[in-house]
Amino acid sequence: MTLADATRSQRAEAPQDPPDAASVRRVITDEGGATAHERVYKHLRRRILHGEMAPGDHLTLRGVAGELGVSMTPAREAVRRLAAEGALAISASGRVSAPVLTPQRIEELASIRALLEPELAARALPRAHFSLIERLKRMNDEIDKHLASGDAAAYVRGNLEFHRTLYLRAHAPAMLALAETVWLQTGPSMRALYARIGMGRVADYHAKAIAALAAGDEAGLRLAIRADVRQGLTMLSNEGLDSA
Amino acid sequence: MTLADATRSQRAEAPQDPPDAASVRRVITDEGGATAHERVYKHLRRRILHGEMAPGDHLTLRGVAGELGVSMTPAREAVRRLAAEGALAISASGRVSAPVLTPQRIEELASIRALLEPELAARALPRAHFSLIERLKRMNDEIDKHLASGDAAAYVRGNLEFHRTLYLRAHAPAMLALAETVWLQTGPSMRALYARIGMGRVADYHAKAIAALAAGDEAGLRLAIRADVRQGLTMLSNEGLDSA
DNA sequence: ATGCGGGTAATGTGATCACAAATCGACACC
DNA sequence: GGTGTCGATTTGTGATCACATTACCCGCAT
Repeated sequence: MTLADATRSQRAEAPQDPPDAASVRRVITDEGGATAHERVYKHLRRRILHGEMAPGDHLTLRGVAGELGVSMTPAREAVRRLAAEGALAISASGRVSAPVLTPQRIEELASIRALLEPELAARALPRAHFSLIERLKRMNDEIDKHLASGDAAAYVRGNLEFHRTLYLRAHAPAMLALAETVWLQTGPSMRALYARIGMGRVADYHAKAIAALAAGDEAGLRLAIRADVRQGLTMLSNEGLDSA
Repeated sequence: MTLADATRSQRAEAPQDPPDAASVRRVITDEGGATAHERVYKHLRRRILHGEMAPGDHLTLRGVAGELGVSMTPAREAVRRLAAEGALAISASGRVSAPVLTPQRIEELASIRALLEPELAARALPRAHFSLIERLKRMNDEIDKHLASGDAAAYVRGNLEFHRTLYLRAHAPAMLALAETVWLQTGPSMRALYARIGMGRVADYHAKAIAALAAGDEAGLRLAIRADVRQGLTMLSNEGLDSA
């Protein structure tokens, strides 16, 4: 629902000159999809999730408002919402920035993922039809391609999409939302990691997971997912130190 | 940090008549503690957490704004934040209400608690000094008193405080925040449950948890917490059906 | 050269207003 | 009597504005 694949809606760059008119709103919302604050929210969320924002980067309300062609009010709501989810940090003075994660925090987030995601995968297992497994295989091939070509952004994006596609079958929206919250928090740091050290050899736990999925092996699936999750984040906590 | 015990700050009932003045803000924030939207947030959060709001209850922006003596802007931010945490539901037309949980959703939330909270307890275990255990014992005695006197609101409040006090020692803020998010979602339904069926016999898993804590028995602690968490929510999913 | 201070620009906060949609009511009509 | 419809009020949304505060930057003095 959130990870709108397809085309990543190009920034509208709306002309936006209505100091007088108010009926423009309808047009705007029709174009974007929903309310203004939701457009802003999704835009920022995607940027954070895909790592298009480095840890510590600052954001101004007037900046995001102007960028999306809306006023400060919906911009503030979107920023606050992201902050509530841990995707953005607000200093005591109100400045917003992408959070810089301490090693302890990274370990914690990894543990949370290691708790939630195997459970999500296990719940998806009995509902995993053949077509889903095929789709996951194709996705994993795509990921490998990005990995080979060194496209970090595409790799991160594909990886998230892979996990999300699998977990959607679990029919556990609250649990999935929690997992996505964690992804959101690690987004900026993950991207910074891959961009810095490149992504040399990452063990293909996705393949293991797919095999376990096809075999109906719940224990194996849980292990594969746990290993996959742990790998990404321990890499981060090891290498993330020298950047501070 | 959020569960401000002590006196539950009496609603200020601020006179609030500044159609002209703007310097009043400073006074207001000094009184409440922080910014306006945070005061509203904490106020609503406490109401939800303690079950002072029934599932399905509606909330209007102007209503909460007037109640707290602020304008609509901070009221909206607070409501949106709660909605982002799942504590409030927003319909397609924008109406906000306390969420009504389906049995599936309750099972899901129980599973999340059963995943997160034993882990939090286990992490608190090695750091649990004698004084903490003593404090938990006193808290549990308080809870038993509320249980005997049939004070559902105080029981819910004490129960949350007990868990929170223990988990704080885990030094895992992100994990704790996730757990609190779940509590927030179950708040209205929990209270409605206790108010409806009374709280007859609830097994004292808290005592078991305290004993395991004192003995340094991690496995026992995990089991006790899991059982405690499961008990509360399965009761809810069993009894919650006839209310719909 | 570096540390410090002052002033200006930028930023977050919150109030107010205008507007569109939705909700609820009454009233008329079948 | 039930039902549909029209109207008024309520409600959320978003834009704009005023203000306090903070951050940034330039210049000065040591």
